[in-house]
Amino acid sequence: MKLFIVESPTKARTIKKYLGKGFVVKATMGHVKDLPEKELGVDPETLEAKYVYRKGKKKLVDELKRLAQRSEEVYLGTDPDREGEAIAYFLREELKRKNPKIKRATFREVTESAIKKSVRSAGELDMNLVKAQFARRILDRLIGYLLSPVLWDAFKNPKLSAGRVQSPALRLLVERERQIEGFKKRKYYLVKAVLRTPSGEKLEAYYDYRYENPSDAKVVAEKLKEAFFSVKSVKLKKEKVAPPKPFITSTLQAEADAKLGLPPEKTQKLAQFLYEQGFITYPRTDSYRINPEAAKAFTEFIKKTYGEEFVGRLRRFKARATAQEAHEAVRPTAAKPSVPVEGPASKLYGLIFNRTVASLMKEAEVERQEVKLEAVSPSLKRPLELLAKGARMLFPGWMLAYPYELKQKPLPELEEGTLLELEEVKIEEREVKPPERYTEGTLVKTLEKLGIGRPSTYAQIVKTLKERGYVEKKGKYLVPTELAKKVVDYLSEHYPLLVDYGFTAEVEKKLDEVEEGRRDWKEVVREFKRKVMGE
DNA sequence: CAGTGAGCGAGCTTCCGCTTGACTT
Repeated sequence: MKLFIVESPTKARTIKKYLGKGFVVKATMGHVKDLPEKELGVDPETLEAKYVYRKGKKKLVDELKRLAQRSEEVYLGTDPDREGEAIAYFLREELKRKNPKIKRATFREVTESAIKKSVRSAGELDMNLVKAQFARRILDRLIGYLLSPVLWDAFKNPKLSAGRVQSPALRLLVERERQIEGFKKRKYYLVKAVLRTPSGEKLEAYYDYRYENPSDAKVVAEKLKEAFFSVKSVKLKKEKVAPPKPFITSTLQAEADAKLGLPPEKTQKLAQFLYEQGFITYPRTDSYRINPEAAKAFTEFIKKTYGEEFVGRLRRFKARATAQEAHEAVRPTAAKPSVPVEGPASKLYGLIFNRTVASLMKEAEVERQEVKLEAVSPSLKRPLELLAKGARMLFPGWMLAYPYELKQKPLPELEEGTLLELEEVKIEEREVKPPERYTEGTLVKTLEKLGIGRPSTYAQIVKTLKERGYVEKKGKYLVPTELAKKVVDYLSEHYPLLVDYGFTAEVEKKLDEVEEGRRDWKEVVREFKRKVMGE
């Protein structure tokens, strides 16, 4: 008997099917050891750390020890990323006395061929990855556990917290709120002419200037009322609109929030359910990759449903520098458009299905239309130029599968020199809008762009900010409290690097060097600790 | 003697990232 260990019980079930009788497949359900919760657990000078069993994991590790002892070989098939390598490391340390024949097996897709290959090519642990995880973990602990008490003292409030992820996230919310508070309402006025073409179609054109004063707009409007209008130029431009990328965790959460009104936490719960039922791939991912065999099945679906001319290609995308790419994109496991499930889970599945299909379809083709009109009148020294913009769908491509609204309507067909009949001159009052508050979805997307947080934690970040009394949700919008503003001001003044939006990216860069064996992990931790704490 | 206040000490609070099910509200 051989023992194969993974993180997710769902993966364990699938892999058991692929590997068959000779294997026992077990799941760790994440990390088994971690720094202790109730104490710092790290010597701030030597960086020696104390790792303890996580809640409930002692029993599990004992079980694994028992199984390891009875096994010919042990395969550590945890995720092929920094955290997964660390989990494998702690497992090896626990199990090696029971069975020294321990190998590291890695795969990026849960397919039979990938799993079998991982067994054949299993090898050594990558200690550089493990060291990078130590650095990440310990730096986060030092920052969080040294700075939070500073806030307790400064604010006489023992529930506050600070951290590498939550503090810049909070700063985003506070800065946006202040932009909104400081926003001065400004109105402006547009002069528009409603015209009729010789064939009787309506056309709206506007004078391209924002008047701050309605009386100025009125002067122009009066002149237009007695003007003659003709088409000066017609510019048509063909434009290709690329299909969207398939979903990763951050974009799924953002899109489900915007389109289905599901906050990230709810989306993750539903996605986890769909994953456990075998309907979708792993829901916590930062990779856009799609297994080529699976892509083929979706392509067949596109051919059958929309026709050959709608078939696009499997595109590859460069992931962000911070991405670990341990899994595929979030996609259906089969090219079936629905699933025997009701309610929001089925809606979410539909969104994932359509997005996956769309990502493999042909570009849409849109015609951008720009018509310039000339208004001539005795009261005008020079002719006035009016503008009309429109868009026309030439070929919908992927937009058939994943609805997308063109913001502009098509213009009537026009030729240079055509005379137009004036129907009405309007003055439209418009307002310059203040920036919009973040929703949970847009915050997640922003954090992901900055490389802050990971797929497994995006949904948790807002929850933490709420628990600390930093954020309240009003409708779908996130509103920082007065306390949050004070805390951000305090941190900005005393610990500017902590709330620097580029800080995590800087850390990641150095962690990459640790992963490549070019830098000592303790050096990295000490350097950042010094820089953050301001020593 | 009961009530009050100062002083002291113990215990609690806190990070990010990986994964579910067992537990309580």
